[in-house]
Amino acid sequence: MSSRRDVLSFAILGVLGDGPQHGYELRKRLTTVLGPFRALSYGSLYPALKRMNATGLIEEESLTPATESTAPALSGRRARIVYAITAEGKEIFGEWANKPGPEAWEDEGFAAHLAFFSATEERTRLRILEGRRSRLEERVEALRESLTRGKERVDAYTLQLQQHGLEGAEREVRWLTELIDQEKVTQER
Amino acid sequence: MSSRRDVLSFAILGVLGDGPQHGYELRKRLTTVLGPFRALSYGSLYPALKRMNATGLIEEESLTPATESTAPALSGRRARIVYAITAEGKEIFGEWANKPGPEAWEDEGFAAHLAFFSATEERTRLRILEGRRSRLEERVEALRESLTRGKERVDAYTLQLQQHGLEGAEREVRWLTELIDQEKVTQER
DNA sequence: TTCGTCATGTAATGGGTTACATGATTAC
DNA sequence: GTAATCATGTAACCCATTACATGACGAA
Repeated sequence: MSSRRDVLSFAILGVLGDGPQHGYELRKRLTTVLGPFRALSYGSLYPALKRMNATGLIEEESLTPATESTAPALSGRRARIVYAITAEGKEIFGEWANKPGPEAWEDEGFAAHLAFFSATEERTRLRILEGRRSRLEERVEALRESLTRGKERVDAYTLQLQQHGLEGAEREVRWLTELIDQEKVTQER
Repeated sequence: MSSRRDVLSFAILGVLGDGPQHGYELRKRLTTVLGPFRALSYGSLYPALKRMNATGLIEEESLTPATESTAPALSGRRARIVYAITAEGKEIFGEWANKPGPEAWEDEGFAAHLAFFSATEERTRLRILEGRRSRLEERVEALRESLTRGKERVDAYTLQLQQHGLEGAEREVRWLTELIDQEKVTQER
């Protein structure tokens, strides 16, 4: 129900929520937003836009993108295809943002959710953050286990790699705890 | 010249360097070794073993795996197929370990190299570690740029995500520097 | 004039996960 | 008895990257 492809769709919908955009620009935004969690090639973006247009989540517009009102509108360059989110698209996006499934605790899904947290209700935000933290606490536990109770002796380098991985996961948990605390303070007001 | 598939092959050769193994056990080792950089399903492992057997990098053995000499040999359980590294496999592995290509700076490739550093010559170790550090320094630079010179204002959550990502990359660089220093001290003796 | 960026798109290629199939054994 | 682990393997399914195709504009 929430494939890799779906996450991409939601991310696109999220960006289009700020105004119509064309593929090339969309890709830059998505790269910023999904960052290191998800690379994005044109070979997957353009087909995604076609699909979503066909399904009615987005629609083609002939307008100049909102963010470029200052720039020389389509100054001679190749024609752009500008997409806008539809009413249906907004609904689907809202559902995704506010009724998160298990994908919200995974690396990629979590990053996508966080990127569009402004579209998520306060209570749901907390649920997502806490779910993500639980997931990472499990990872920490697993790594600790394999480091202490690990029977197979590994060489010094592998050990350092594992140790480093563990510290990274612990750091992740601390970060999430900070976010959760911040969120609680905000919500108490 | 070094696809995702190749990295898997090298990792398998690396583990088999410690003695013959069968697929099921191999998977556990590889999961420990490649850890979070690379998940491994049977659907990719078993075919890989077949391929490598066909190419002559490994060969089937009917022996009980070395590490299980104490266990009741094949105690009624389903027959295992034990694979051992061949002379050719050893040569290919040695080449990979000591003549690293650009894949050695990438996430997955680096993890694989580090996992089998004991098979790598001292000078080459330093080259790999330094190459990896350079790669990460580039990442740090890129993240810093997008955080300071970033024109598009992002919301607070995205900002914190990016900030967190930057700190993670910086931490990575520090870790590598430690490893490099250690390595230099070791080599000076 | 040449290189970088803008801009869209398709085809070839490669490769991974999940689900399914099968069946024994061990621990609770 | 029943759940977990051992153990191998295949097929269906899904999907992404890279290379290629095309073409214009702006800057050096």
